[in-house]
Amino acid sequence: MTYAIKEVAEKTGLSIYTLRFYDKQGLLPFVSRDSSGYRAFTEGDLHLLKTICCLKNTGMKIADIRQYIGYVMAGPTSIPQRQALLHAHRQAIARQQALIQTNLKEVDRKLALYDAPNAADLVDQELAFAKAEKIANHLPNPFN
Amino acid sequence: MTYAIKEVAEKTGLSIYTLRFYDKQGLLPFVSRDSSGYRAFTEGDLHLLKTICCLKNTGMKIADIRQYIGYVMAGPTSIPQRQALLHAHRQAIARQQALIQTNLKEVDRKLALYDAPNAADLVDQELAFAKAEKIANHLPNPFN
DNA sequence: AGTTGCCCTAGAGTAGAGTCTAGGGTTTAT
DNA sequence: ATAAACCCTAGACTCTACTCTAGGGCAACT
Repeated sequence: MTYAIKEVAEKTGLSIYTLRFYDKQGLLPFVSRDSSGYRAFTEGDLHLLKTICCLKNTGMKIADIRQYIGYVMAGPTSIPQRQALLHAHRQAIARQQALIQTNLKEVDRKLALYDAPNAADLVDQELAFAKAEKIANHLPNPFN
Repeated sequence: MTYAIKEVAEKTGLSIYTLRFYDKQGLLPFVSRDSSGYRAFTEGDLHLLKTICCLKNTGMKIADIRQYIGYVMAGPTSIPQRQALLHAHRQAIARQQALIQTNLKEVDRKLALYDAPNAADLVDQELAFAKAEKIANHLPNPFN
């Protein structure tokens, strides 16, 4: 009916070390201990843990995740706070996506250059330009 | 005709510390020094630096960026290596985007729950379920 | 000649997120 | 009743990527 830490590690892909670390960081206050002092994860705990992973995977810091979990532990009265926190995070994710999108385009532009049939010529040109610029500014040539 | 480190910092949004750090890490072997030993960034250098930022912004580690820059310094003969490296990175970016996409959906699901008119009821239900699970497994209740 | 505002290096310090070790208890199978 | 395979904590260590400090040089103005 409950899961030991090893099983949870296998289910989530987190290491046992990481799970204990998260607990130490106050991310798992909802995980109870059995009579031997072992962590006993319920299905509900796994759901919350999945939420934690979801926030982590989208770049939320542990301190902020702790805050969110704190709100969850506080019960339904903290719904406005949870909303505010998640909404702000949602925007952070959107910014992150936009940044990656932009930079991915740039990488694709580079790749297109290298994939071009005359890639060697283009790269040669770039290099020649860079060298010329160094010379024009009386700077040592760092290339070659 | 060339830019001092402070100007480059302003242009790129990187701190002066970070620029020097990148240089120390071997990311800026193409930046020459003037007669006083000061870094003198040319336009071409700024382009390369922009590429570095682009790789960094998409999660490439400094060690890998250094490798890429090493290929660039080696001239046109390293085009196949550059292609391979960027292609692999392109795939890493795609995986990253997919992960964020998936987790963003999850966040949106949570937000939808909190935005629902009966949010308090739903959250109450979840909580009741979680508590029941603890009791069913003879575990102490961590909530409240 | 002195102050201001840049620039430099070396190296120490910080922050975040783990990862691992030592020392010790528990449960299960042999 | 002992080994194997788990579990626990405290705390040290690692890695990455900065960030800052100390100590000192150069260039321009006053």
